[in-house]
Amino acid sequence: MYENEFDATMQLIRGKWKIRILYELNSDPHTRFNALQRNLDPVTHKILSEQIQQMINDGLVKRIDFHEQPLHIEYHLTKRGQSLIPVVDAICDWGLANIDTSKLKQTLCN
Amino acid sequence: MYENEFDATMQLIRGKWKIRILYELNSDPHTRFNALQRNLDPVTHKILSEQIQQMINDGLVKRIDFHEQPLHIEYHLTKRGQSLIPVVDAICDWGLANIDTSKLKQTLCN
DNA sequence: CTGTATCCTGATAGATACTG
DNA sequence: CAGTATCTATCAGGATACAG
Repeated sequence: MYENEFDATMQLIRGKWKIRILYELNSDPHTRFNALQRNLDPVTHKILSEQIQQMINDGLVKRIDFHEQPLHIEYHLTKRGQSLIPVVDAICDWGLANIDTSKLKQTLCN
Repeated sequence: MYENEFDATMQLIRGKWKIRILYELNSDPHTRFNALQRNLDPVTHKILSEQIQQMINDGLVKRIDFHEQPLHIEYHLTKRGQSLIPVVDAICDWGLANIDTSKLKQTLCN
């Protein structure tokens, strides 16, 4: 049960790394855990794991196990996850258009 | 200094009530503190005050003092605040389109 | 009507180490 | 390579009371 449509959406993307996870998984539909952690840089193993798990529970991300040794697991967006990309883009675009680029350590999208 | 454009935008709207404040101030450009608190319902006086203050510091909201007794203060969006409305709408639209409406206590936008 | 100070709690994130 | 457990730090949010 959600208070309203704002909170319902925000609960899914409020996590510190979730927007970026959506962006990464959208850019590369065959992302593995290590690659994701490398791209998100200062995120810790445990936190990334938690955020992914929540996104799986929320139906935004799917986990694919290739049953190989060494372990080979990929993550990709579900339809529902993909549907959030316009929101991700809106957030990205606003940042690029309205934040002084000299105040940005990195520019990631577009 | 921001990590990147995602974080830069999210820092401004991550607060629990900020999206709704943006929405309310956009709907009514002459909003007073009490009215805002009433519309956001379970928000406490102190928290609303904090969130508004942050939004003023971030250049999203402007405070207008009418120098009347009893106090008469109105808040409205700055240009910068208005520019965030497309982001607010994207979040609102996604929620309406993707959350089972029976799980929403209220529907606020559109 | 509007704003601030104190105190408290839970959620969130991070450091680190251990497992298959 | 992927995932979990423990412990700790920090912060955001909220209850309450007081002030101009």
